[in-house]
Amino acid sequence: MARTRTKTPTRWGDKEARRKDIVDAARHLLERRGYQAFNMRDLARGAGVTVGTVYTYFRNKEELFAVLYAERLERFHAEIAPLCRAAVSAEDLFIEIANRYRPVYQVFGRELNVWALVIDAAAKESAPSARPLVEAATQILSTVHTALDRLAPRSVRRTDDSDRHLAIPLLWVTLQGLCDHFTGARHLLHPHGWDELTRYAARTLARAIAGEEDR
Amino acid sequence: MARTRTKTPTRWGDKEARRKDIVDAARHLLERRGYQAFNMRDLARGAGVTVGTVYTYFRNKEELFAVLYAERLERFHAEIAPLCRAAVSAEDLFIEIANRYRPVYQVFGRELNVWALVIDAAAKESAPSARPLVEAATQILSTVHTALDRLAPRSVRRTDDSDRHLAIPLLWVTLQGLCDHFTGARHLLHPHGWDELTRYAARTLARAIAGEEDR
DNA sequence: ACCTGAACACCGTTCAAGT
DNA sequence: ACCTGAACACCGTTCAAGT
Repeated sequence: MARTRTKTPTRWGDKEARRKDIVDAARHLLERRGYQAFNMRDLARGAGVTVGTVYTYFRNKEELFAVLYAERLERFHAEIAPLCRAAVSAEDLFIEIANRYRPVYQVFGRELNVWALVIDAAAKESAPSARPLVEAATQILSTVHTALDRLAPRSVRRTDDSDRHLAIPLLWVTLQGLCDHFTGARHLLHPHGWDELTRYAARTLARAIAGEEDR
Repeated sequence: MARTRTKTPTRWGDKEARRKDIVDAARHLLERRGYQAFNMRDLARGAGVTVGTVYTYFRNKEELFAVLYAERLERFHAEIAPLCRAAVSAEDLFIEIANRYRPVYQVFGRELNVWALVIDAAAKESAPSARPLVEAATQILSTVHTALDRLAPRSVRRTDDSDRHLAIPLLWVTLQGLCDHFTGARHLLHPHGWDELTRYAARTLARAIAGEEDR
């Protein structure tokens, strides 16, 4: 027992390993102790370097956070992709996605608004740190889109199919809202739980996507 | 012209006026320059006092923020109450509420998670600073609930009316999600705008509240 | 009794200096 | 060339000291 500190120290000048040390330490700190504890000094100590070094590998704290976020979104995508392929109803799929997105939101969604980076990436052509994030998100949206096309093919044929494309953003918005609602404390103002409200949201949204009957 | 600095200074020991000065300065700073610029030193200077004084009137920055937030929610309630009474459709009402909530969210919703205070207020019986906030939110929920009962009376008669109570939380969650989506930058990942998505959400939700037909 | 403001602990970030 | 760590600017918060 007591197998801590077994890692051989990264040797001087090994930039690749050094970078990995920093990212690993950052991930460990953020996921274990939350954004509140995510500070550059502890992070550097965890990686076995000093603060100055972290800044030679990452422009700032936000950029490092974005790396972790993108990485996590890729893992999230890996989790839901098989579910999207296997799903037999939009309603159940939404619930499964929601349950897997919640922990992602809890760690990454709350405190820092990384998506502000995306604005810069769109404006200036630089900001390469936002790229993986945008790509991961785009991939997730695409996978979900494909699944919904399969599960609710009826609405694809509608003449005015602009509404169809609104379904994904609405799903996204609702998911985000649900996570925020239950990660914060607002849900204490009513007696309903995560499972209950998520199921209700799923049913409502599934009907909107499949149906769009009259009116 | 140049009518600045006309206010007569609050006299020594006038606690009521002093408190008002602080709240006024805080509101001015937060609403004019955003949460990022909302710091205790500028705030104190704006109120014509030093930081120490602010801390004799408010326990901390969060408590002061909660006061402003509650105040703003009361104003929001005053704005939507007549709309709730006059509304002829749940769909249009949702849109009107959303358009009025968006600026509230922009100032108060993003950065600080004040609702964590509510947890404390529920746990310890103290935390009086959370009270006005909870009250304002409760009042808003109640007003909206009444309006929906009037606009969609059909579902009230349903045997299993537990779903009925889920409608309000879902509305709330969706509203929050919409505001977050468009206040941040995530919406740049798809081509749809606030009006378009809000209208689609309103239609979807209104149908869920009124209908709940088959299944 | 009310208010001041220097001081404290803690941030993210920089940069001259070390090896 | 890579890395260090003291230093800087700026936070929220406290508290002995002033009036």
